[in-house]
Amino acid sequence: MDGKVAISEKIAQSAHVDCGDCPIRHRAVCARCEADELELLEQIKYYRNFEAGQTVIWSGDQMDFVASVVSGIATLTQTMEDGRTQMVGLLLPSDFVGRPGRERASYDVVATTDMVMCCFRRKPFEQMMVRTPHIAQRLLEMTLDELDAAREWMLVLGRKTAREKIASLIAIIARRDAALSMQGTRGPLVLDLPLTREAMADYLGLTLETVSRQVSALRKDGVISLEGKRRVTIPDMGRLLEEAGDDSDGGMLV
Amino acid sequence: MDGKVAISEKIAQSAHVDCGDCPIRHRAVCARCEADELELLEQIKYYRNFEAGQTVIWSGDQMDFVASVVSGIATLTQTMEDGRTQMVGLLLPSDFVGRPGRERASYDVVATTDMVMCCFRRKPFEQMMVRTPHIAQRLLEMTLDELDAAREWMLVLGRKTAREKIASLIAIIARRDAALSMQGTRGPLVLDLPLTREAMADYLGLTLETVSRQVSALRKDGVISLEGKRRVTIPDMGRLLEEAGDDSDGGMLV
DNA sequence: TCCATCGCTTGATCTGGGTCAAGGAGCTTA
DNA sequence: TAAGCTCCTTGACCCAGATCAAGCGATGGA
Repeated sequence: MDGKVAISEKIAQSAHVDCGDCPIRHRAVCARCEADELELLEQIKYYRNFEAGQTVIWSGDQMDFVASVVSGIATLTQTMEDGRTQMVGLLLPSDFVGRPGRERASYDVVATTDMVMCCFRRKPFEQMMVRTPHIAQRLLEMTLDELDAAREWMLVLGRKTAREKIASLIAIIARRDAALSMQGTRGPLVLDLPLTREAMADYLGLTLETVSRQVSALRKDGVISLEGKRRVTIPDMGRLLEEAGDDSDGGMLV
Repeated sequence: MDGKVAISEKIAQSAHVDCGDCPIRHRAVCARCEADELELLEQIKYYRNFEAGQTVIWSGDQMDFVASVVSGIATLTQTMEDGRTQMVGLLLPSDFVGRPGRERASYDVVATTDMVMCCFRRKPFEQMMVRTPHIAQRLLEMTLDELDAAREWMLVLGRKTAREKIASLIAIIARRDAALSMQGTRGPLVLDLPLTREAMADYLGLTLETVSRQVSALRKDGVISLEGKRRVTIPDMGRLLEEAGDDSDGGMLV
């Protein structure tokens, strides 16, 4: 335990951390790398910290690095000229930012919590990708997963009601939390919403007022209960998934 | 010209066609392959034909092949228990269907026109991918492009009005047609909508009535003109993009 | 030649969620 | 202790798009 604290402190200070000790070692783009490949990555990596609220990259900006999220959460958003915005991705620890071969960022990336990123200058990273197929393999796998997630969201955005949208979002966050924290899949789940009502609205294609109303409605109906504004308890996951309009098979927390 | 006709006839008959003569040779998943790699693919490929309206794969079905669209158009859709459906992808010639490493299909795939697909049994294809990085490289590139397209659609679905959605869809089809047919980027564009009103509605998260109304409205306002129900003329692409709510930079037909 | 079907259009009406507005709870700063 | 944030809630009203309904034109089979 002491070791872990020391490492997260080191990371927070942007001190050099050995890849072998990295918390996202087995899920990030480097997951498949062998010891020798890791060593090469080790040489070109560097850490960067961002504070909650800080913009990591503006859409259209020169993008001369790619990165993995080590800790914290960021959002990927698109904005229209008149200010309407739509979130198109939620970046969690181990997620990858940037696209090999692309000069400029296509989306705004904003830190919603304090964050640490493990960065690589783009050119050296691209060169490495050609030589080490393990990186490209893993990146393909991650990109396919993201594409599936994006398609799931297209259904949510295009066809679900406001109530179903909120239930879907809570269910997805619950599923992810359960996958990480490994609390038993039986019994009530407790989780913290990592997003403001406005960010939830941007994710779901709603207004923040509607988000607030539907969260209240789900609470009144006993589907969830709230402790403060962010901590959610789910007494019955099956009920929540029903409200989300998901197939009943979704009970298993992948 | 004679040669070309012969080839498309051969393909339509599911006769064997040399990869070197394939119409999607330079855009499909095999685009980066060298002659020797092509030869290996040649040995495991087989063609399949589908008629307009035919379902290629049902969501949840065993998926023991992957494939490239050679000609024709298919849709990728998700359906909720109560029948609400959302299109999550439009498959055009050279697009790839299926996911290496995945047993079962995640979406319904339906042919909207007569189609020919170039198929590979999944296992041999996966084995080839490990050995020939050119295939994995190209698939990564294609998947990243699809992810970008999906994110673009999330903005359309979440934040655009019905009128903007219709304009966006027409603009995208126009852009793709222009990229293929290489008609001059100046002057009026003419294109055929490859989708019924209902399919457009499923793509855009609307009802078919709203699609019909908004198409009529754009016609009345002179943004487009119609010849029959499917053939669209765009007198001024800039105007259309304005109606789509896109940034003005979109004038260039990528 | 007629009927049925499919894809589409248009009208009338209804409603879910947007918009506008007021205020509350929990902070930081002074 | 107050003043000023940010984030959130709730109410009143409105409108874009859904729903329900009728009908048209083209195609195709009997």
